[in-house]
Amino acid sequence: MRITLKDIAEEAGVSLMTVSNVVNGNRAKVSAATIARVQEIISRRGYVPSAPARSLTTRSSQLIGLLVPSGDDQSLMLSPHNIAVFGMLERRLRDRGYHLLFRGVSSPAEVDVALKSWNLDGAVLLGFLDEDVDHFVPPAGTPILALDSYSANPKTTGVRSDDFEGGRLAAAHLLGRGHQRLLFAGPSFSDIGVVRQRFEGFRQAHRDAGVRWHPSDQASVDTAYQRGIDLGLALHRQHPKVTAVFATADILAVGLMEGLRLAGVGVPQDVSVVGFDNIDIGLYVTPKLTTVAQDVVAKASAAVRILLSEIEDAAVPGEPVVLGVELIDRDSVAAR
Amino acid sequence: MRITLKDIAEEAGVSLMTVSNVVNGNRAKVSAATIARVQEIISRRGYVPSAPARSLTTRSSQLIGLLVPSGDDQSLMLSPHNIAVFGMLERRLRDRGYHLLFRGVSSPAEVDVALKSWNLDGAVLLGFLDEDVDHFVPPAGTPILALDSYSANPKTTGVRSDDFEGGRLAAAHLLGRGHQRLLFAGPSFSDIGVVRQRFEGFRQAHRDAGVRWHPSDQASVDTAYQRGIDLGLALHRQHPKVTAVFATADILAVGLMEGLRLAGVGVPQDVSVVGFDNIDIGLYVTPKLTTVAQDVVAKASAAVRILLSEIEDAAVPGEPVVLGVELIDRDSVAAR
DNA sequence: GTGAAAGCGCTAACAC
DNA sequence: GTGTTAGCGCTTTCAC
Repeated sequence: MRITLKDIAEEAGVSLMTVSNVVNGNRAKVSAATIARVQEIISRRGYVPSAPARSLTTRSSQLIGLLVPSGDDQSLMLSPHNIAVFGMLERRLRDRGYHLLFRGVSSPAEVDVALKSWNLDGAVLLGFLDEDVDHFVPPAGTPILALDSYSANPKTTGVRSDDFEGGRLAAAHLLGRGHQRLLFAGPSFSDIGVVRQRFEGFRQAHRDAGVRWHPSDQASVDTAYQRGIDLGLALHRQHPKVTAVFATADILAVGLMEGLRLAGVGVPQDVSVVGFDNIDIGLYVTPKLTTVAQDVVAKASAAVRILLSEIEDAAVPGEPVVLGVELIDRDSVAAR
Repeated sequence: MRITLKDIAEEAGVSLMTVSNVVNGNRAKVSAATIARVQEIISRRGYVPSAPARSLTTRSSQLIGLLVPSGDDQSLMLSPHNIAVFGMLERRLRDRGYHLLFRGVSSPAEVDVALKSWNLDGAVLLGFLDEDVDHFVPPAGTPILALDSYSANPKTTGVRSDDFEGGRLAAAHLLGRGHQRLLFAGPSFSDIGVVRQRFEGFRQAHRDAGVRWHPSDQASVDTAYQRGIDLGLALHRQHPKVTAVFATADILAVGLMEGLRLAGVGVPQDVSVVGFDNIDIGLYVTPKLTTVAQDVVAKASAAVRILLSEIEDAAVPGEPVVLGVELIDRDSVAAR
C-alpha cells in the first residue's frame, strides 16, 4: 500500500495541509518544530509524493517528452550524434527537476496522443523531417522544440547548428588544400533543410574561392555506413575527376573511407574526405576523420534552456537558435 | 482547456460512464448506436484520456522506468551495446502499450523516488554494478529487471548473456589458432560479475586446451577507447610474450588496435585481438574486429517479456534468463 | 500557523 | 444498456 500525505498527517497529528506545506517547502506557513517532526516522519516512512496526483491538480507534470521517429520494422532512428544529444538533454532536464518520457513515434497522431495523455509540460522533437515538423499541431500551451529542423512551423522553436557555415567550412578547407573537384555526398535534400543548408554553404565556398562546381559532382546517398561503402566502391568509376568528398554525416564518411579502401583507393593520398558531426567513431577509424564538429553540449543546453523558459516563464516560441560549428582537422584530408 | 470525459458525455447526451466504457472498449455494456455516436465525437474533438487521472484510480501507470547510472559530471554511462538494447526495449514496450520513462540516477535514493513518484509499473536497470543492484529495494509489487547483472538480489530478475561461454569462445578461438600466451584485458572484476564470468570462461578454455595461463597475462583497464590506446602503446613492453588479446568490450578492443597501430605493432600479424559485444564500430575499423556477439534483440525481447509477465500476470521474480552468444570471425585474428 | 472543503479526470462497484 | 456514488492523492482557496 502506498504511503500518502494522510498517513503522514495522522502519525504527526497534524492536518493534511500542514504536511503538504512542509513537502512543498512553504516554510512560512508552518512552525519550525512542526516542520522538523513532519520531516522526520516523512523520511522514516519513505514517503514520496504521487506525481500523477500532483499532475492532476496542478495541470503540469514535470515531464518532458523526447520524441523520435520510428519506422515500422526498425527500432529507432537515432543517429550517433542524436544519441549524444539525447544523453545531455536528460542530464540537463534532470538537473532542473524534470523527467524524460522517451517515445518513438511512427505517425503524427501518436505525437498528439503522447503529448495530451501524459500532460507533458513540453517536448523535444529529435530527428524528424522538416515536413513532419511542419504538420505538427501541439496542444495549445505545450511548448515544442524541434532540433535540427528548418521547418517554419510557428508553434515550434528551433535549435540547430549553423549548417550553412559547416558546409562552407568543409568545402573551403578542401579547396584551400588545392582540390578542384569536390563531391557532395548526402541524402537528396528536397525535404531536409539541414542537408540543403550544408549544400548551400558548400556552393558558397566554391564561389568564394572562384572554383566552379560541377552539378554532376553530387551523390544522393542515405546517411548510413553501408551506403558509404557502396559509394566508395563506385566513386572512381562514377566520378573519376573528383579528388575530395564532403559527406554530410560522419557515419557516411566512415563508410565511404572503408569503401574506398576496399576499392584500393588511398585516403587521403588519392581521395580526401571531410565529414560532419564529429562523432566518436571518427576518432576510431584510420585515418582519423577530418570533420565539421557540432557542439552537442551547447545544443542540449540551449534546447533545455529555451524549452523551460517557455514552460516556466510562458515565453513564446521565438527565433531559431543557431549554434556555431568548427572544423576539426585530422588525417583524412591531404593537400593536392 | 483540456477536453474531458465529461465534455464528451455532455455533447453526446449520455453519462460519463458510458463514454468511459466506449473509450475502454467495454463494448458489451453499450449499444452499437451509442458507441458510434460517442466515438465520432471523441475523434472530432480530439479527446485523449488523461494518463495521470487513470493512473490515480487504477494504481497502474503503463509506465516502465529505464534507469541508468549517471556520474556527477558526465552525462550518462551508456555503452554502445546498451544504447542498442535501449532502442529495442523502447520498441517492444511501445508495441505492448507501455511508455518509457528514462532516468539517469546518481544515488540509490533517486531510484526509489523515481519508482514511487510515478507509480511505475516496473523498471529496467541498465548498466549498474552488481553491488548497486544488491542494495536495491524496490517498492513492494514493482517488478525490477536487471540487465547484465550477477546480483543475487531476489527482488530482481536478471537477463544477461552467457558471459562464461563468451569468454570461453574467445579464448578457444585464439588458442585454436595456435596462440599460447593470451592477455585478458578488462576492468578489475572484483565488483563486476559480467567480467568475472568472461574471465572464468577464458580460463576454462585454457584448461580445455591444456595450455597454461600466466597470471601476469592480465591487464586491468576500464572499458574505454582511450584506455585501449594506452594499453596498445604499452603492450609490447609490458607483455612481450603475449601474441593475442581478449578485450571484454569492443570499444576497448578498438582502442587497443589503434594503440597497437601507433606503436607499430601489426594487427593481426603481430598481435591478434578479440572483442566482446559486436557493436557497429567493430565493423568500421581496419581490420574488422573479431568478436563475441551478444544478441541485442533477444536481450530486449526477453527483458520485456519477463517484466510484463511479472506485471500483468503477477509472476514472481525467477531464475535469470541467459542468452546465447556467438563468435563472429572477422579480420583481427591471425593463425600463429 | 493550521485546517476544512472542493475539485482535478478518471474508474470500480453498484444500482436502475 | 445506462446512470450514480465514491474515492484515488493531491493542491487550491478560504476560514479560523
